[in-house]
Amino acid sequence: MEIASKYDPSKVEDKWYHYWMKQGFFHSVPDEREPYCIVIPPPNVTGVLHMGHMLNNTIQDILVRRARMLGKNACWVPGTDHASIATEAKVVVKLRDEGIDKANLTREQFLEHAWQWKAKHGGIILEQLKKLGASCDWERTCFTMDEALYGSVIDVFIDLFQKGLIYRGIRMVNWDSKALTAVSDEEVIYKEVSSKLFYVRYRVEGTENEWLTIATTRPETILGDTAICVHPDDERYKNFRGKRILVPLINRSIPVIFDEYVDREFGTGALKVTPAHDINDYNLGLKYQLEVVDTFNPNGTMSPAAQLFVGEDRFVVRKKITKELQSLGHIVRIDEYTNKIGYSERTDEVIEPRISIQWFLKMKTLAKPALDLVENDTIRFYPAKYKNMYRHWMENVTDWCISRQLWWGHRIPAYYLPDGKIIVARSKEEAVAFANSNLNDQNSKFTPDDLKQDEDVLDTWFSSWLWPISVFDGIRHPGNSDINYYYPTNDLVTAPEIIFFWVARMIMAGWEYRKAIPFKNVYFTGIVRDKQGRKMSKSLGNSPEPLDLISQYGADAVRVGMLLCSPAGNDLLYDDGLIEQGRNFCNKMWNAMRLVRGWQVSPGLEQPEVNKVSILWFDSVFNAALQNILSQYSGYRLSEALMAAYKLAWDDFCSWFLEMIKPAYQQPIDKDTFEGVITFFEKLIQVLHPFMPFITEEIWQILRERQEQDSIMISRQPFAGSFNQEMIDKFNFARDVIIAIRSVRKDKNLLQKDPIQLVIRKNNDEIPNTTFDPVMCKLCNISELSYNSENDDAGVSFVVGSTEFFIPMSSHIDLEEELRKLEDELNYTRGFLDKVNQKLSNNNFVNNAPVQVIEIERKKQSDAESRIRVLTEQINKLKM
RNA sequence: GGGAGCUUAGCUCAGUUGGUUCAGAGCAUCUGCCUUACAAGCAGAGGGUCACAGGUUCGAAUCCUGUAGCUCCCA
Repeated sequence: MEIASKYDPSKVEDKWYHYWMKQGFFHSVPDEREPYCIVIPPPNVTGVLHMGHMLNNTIQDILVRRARMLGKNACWVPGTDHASIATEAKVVVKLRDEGIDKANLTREQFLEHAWQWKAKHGGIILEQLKKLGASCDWERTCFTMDEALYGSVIDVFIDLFQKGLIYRGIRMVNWDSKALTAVSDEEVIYKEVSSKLFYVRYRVEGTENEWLTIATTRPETILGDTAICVHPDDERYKNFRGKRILVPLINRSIPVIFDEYVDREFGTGALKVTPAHDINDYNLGLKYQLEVVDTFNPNGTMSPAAQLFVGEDRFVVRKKITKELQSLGHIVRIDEYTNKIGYSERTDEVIEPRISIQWFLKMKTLAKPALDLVENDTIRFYPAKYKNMYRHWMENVTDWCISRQLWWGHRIPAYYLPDGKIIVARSKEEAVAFANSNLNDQNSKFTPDDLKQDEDVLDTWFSSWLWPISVFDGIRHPGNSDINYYYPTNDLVTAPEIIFFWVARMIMAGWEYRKAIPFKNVYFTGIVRDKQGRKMSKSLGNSPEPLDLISQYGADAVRVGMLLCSPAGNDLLYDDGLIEQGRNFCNKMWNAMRLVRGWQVSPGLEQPEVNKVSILWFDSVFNAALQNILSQYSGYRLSEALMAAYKLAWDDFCSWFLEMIKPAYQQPIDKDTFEGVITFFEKLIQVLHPFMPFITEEIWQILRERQEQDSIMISRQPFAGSFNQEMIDKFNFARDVIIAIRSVRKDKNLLQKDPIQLVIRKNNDEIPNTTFDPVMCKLCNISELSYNSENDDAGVSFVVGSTEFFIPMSSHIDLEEELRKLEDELNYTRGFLDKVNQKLSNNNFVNNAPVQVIEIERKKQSDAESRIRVLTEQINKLKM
């Protein structure tokens, strides 16, 4: 069978993915084995795969596949979250395109459309993950609004309410006037923008020409001003005590108040106070019992309370009001000014601080244990630096605003009696029953029509924070076998951006509802950026289409490429070159397989010495590398584990080992060597399998006859045996010699096919080591290797360590150049020896340094001395 | 404004408790090769004042102090 010299992933990937699915290899049920579990960070149901998902899910798949190959019962639970704001926005747009206005729909009608949308588009991202090779247990796919998960959220709300942790409060919230909902502090993104600072003068009440000038970036909020505040120690405003000021345009009379909150350096040192539209002003308002005039409607237009410009957008009004103020002589001056403004993460609308009634969850008591669990390393963060960030947030945590003014999501299970009293219950029926049970007058029983359910839904994170529990239905059925077996899960792989949104809250929920951590390790991935370091985003258009990359290079190549350059927690600067490197590596493995597969085994052939020693060496080098890879894994340094495997495969296995045992062209190979090579190759691709699942399966299936239900993905990872360091050291020396000989061949234009002689001139204090002589002979095409200290023929000599080598040669010799090279080396070695001697003659060093360190210096000294001896002899010989 | 982190080769990054010829890896670059597995390859080579300035030490990329620059988080 002819095998193509270029690996073609398109012929391989779908084939094996279907095979794995058909065999049910991804599915997990509890059994007596040790569990290994990851729950996927549920992607947004509206989402499509982007580069961040690729990285994140590649990492999860590596961890899961490896655990599976270590004999654990591996379970990776996939799913999506309902993403209230994003999904609702999508559905609204879709309806608008169809000529339907959300305002004309009932809640039920709207939700029907939303579910239809979800059914049609909601599973795209999970299908895309399959292309990447993700070995999720698809039979366990969850959605945050599935019955079990929905019920869990409601149960938890009720429970926390009954515990007194959930309350309703009037607060200044971050209002998204496009989505018409409050968003949490974490969903506000502050951006620096250039704006203007307006200096506006207000007339003092009862005067004709006495003014007080304030500075503001938001003149449109002037209509909501209910005080002017100055610093009590500010000399400039001393005589304003007790005076009242008139708000321009509307002539509302407001007091001058004195508070140390004011920054005297900013603007004029006088601050206009608008309690309805600024959190700090709101607090001042509370302190001085100021009137609250809310001049904005929920959609960001001016409300009747503003008196002027009613119904017009606040940013349009900013311009109009400025003009009007100007024409009436209120504008003193306008400065250019840079400030930070909050934008909604979801809609990119400018966030408006707004007074409203919302539901809150008290965080203090929940946060305390969650902080401790990370502080004392019960849960470990990789990289650990995120512990600092976590601590800082947890120690300054504020209550969580959990209500959202939307329809798509978990509707708050709170019911209002006609008198406004609140009953929290699983259903309206329960609420009615509860209301009636508390009645004194049994004749005035409530009917369901008397109760109105809260219109709001819960923040999406209020369902995600239960995810590791609710995917196993562990809230509603805390004793079920799945939750008992899989929880706590092992590893969580996520982005540092959602450490507070999600990670912290899952820890809180886990402790509250299971008295157990939700996961043992958290691996924070970096952000995928473009070459210029910009975050990849749709609006910038700087992100490649992940599925195109997969079809162009293959999933294995993409996985390897992305991982090679992404140490945990570090951002990854995406570059096609990385993916190419991955592809080239796949091709290298492919061709190694082609080479090995092409060999004919000759049963009667005796195993040559060179092969015997090569196999011994590779066995050692493999085990040493495997131990290194293990330790990289245990520190979650996955890219380093991959790099170690990459070098083992490419350098040690392909470049050295295969060349060492490779039979001459069209010659057969002996049976023992062949068996050894196949065994090594198998182990090697098993180590590589978690990183590149498809090609390793293909190669594994080709290397040997396999049974019908065999697969590399359910095979066992090789065991890291002991290794012989001496063997490795000896080879490293031989390798240096080989490299030196290749260098000489290149310098002297000696072709590989022309045999050479090699003479080893013994170094006095070193016993010659002949272990790898056969390897040297084979790889350097040495026809005769001899030990002769007295050789005086013409030729080229070189020194490795403190052993001198000599290649007899009649032509190609440039004496001058040889001398110069040797003298350069001699000078370097002398300088080196000087430094060592200096150290050793320093009494402080000899008395203080540990014995081993001194030993090492002595060894350096004697090595350098013998090397100098050898070099000097050579130079003298050449000069004769 | 408060907090955290970073600065090592052209790029992206390792470098554990201060001590091995410790200054490393991958990529990129340069040179020579289409040598019968692989040009998506092979063989070889060059490249760094470890941000800067002090200090501790027999010894500092590593510990301490300061300076500069960058990044992130929070307000």
